[in-house]
Amino acid sequence: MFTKTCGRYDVNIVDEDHSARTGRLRRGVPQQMTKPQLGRGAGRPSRRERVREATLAEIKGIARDLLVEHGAAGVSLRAIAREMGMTAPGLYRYVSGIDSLLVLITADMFQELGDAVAAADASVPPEDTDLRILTSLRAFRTWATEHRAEFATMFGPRARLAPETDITPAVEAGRRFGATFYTLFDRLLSEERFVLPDGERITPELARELRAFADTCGFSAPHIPVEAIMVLSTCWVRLYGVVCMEVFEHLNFVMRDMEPLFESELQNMLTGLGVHYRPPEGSTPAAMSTPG
Amino acid sequence: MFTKTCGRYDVNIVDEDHSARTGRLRRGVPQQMTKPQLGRGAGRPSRRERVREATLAEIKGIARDLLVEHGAAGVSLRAIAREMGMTAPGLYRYVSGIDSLLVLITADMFQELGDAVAAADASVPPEDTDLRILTSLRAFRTWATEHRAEFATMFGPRARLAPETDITPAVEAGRRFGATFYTLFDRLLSEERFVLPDGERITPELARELRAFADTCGFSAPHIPVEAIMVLSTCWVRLYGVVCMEVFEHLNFVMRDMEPLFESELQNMLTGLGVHYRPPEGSTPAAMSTPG
DNA sequence: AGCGTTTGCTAACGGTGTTCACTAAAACGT
DNA sequence: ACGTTTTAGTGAACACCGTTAGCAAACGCT
Repeated sequence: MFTKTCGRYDVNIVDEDHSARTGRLRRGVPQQMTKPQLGRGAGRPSRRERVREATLAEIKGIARDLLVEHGAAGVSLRAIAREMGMTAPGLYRYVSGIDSLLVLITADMFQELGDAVAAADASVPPEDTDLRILTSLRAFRTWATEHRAEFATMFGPRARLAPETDITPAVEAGRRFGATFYTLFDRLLSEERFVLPDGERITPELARELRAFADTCGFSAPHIPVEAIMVLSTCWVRLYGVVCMEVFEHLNFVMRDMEPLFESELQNMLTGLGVHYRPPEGSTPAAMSTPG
Repeated sequence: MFTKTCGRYDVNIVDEDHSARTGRLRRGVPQQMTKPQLGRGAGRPSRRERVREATLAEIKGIARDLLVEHGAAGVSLRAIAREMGMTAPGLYRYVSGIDSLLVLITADMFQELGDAVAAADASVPPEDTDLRILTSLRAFRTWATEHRAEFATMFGPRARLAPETDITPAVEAGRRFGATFYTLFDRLLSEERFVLPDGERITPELARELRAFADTCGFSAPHIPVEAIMVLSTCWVRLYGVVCMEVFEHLNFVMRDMEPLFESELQNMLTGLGVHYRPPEGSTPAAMSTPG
């Protein structure tokens, strides 16, 4: 296309696909060769693998730090390398590029978010389904507001990633995270807390999509009716909506504190699900003073 | 202040704050000096101002093209300049940096989205409130799905912008866009289509936030009760949720077509508002065959 | 000890935002 | 018509980015 002469001296005829037309193309797994043949099956993972794992963890850790401190734009291989006392090209022995690194830490963050929600869920009596749901959903929001940058890369548009990037690790992690809620919803379902919506209002297309949704998410215990899946989807959409709106700060020029709106949405939503709403413990004590 | 010696040869001892610690700092309005003193008040805007306006428009136009074609990461001053046949520093005569350019085109896109919705609204009989609302909301989704990159920069996290960037132009445009819906909602309200929710469930905090919301948005005809504002917020959150979920592709590994879910949400939402839902014209003809 | 794998570095290419010093031209004042 | 001021745009430079190729040292196993 462009007959460019990149060499500083003269010719470099065989430059055609020098990996840079847009500057970032043709990224696969470049090095990180065959496979460590000292894995020894189930034996403990051979010193080399261990230190390798450790540096990979360090890379992801620093990437994470940069993300929270300087935002998504601040995560760069060179900055990470600098922080680690090595050079950027060295990182390519561990990661196949910045995009795949972002996918990796996204997966980690999904794991972490899932753990946070699960921990919150486990912190209340297991038989109190209502409280478990309340606590879990609030934990989701809390984690999101306390980890805005992370949430944005997890749930926002994948703006920074090249379109052809393989995002399956993140997707997998997201799926596992979703399961945290499916279990609770399933419990709610088996307790028959709410009446399912009119199934005749569900068009065949919607039913097909909902089935696909349930199947792919491992939420397809065969007894689950499409109506239930629709309720779940609706709830998820609403939760996603409030939290995104808060974290992306699309109302914060007009609404200082988004918690009341969140709580209100929660109340609306849960009431429809036959779950008894309770205001949160510490905050908004004024809510208590409102006479019924 | 900076006695720096940017010379190519030797010293530059006093370089400490050479504007680049992270590489992009200390951005204000660098040039575009005093003001064109040929404005002549109300007279038509002086050739110079006209061509200036034209090139600014060209800049924004090309920025927009790049956004659509190569995603947010593809919008760069150098690429724009290349496309225009000039050099990047020249653009600083028109824009104070890449960030502010992004804000500018965001504002333009809000305007455009608003126009699209307004046009759809105007395409149906003005007295048919139900249809107007249906059409407007569907127009919102349609525009979003047909302009994913734009929608992402408008409604997603402001990941690419430096935190200190002045985003008021975009915010203003967003406000004006919101007004498109307020009018419709106001009409719905005055027709008393739905019963307002129980006001006693609105905590004082929430009421205060809702009031602030209405005030800042110019949606504060004094008669409007907080309950109504809450309903509006809830609806907006739900709409935002579905559309974001679709455009950001967070379910598309599991759900091919998100339209059924959107329509279902629409139906849910509007039913609660006392608006009669009608399935869309062309698509999903199977929905017609479902007996009520 | 020898040998292959793994690791990390240097150099280099091409891309980005941004500033500064400068020229050419347009517009203005007289 | 001429000189002055204001503006548009350029080129060089700096600091940053992702990525590749080639090389040398370290490591681990036999």
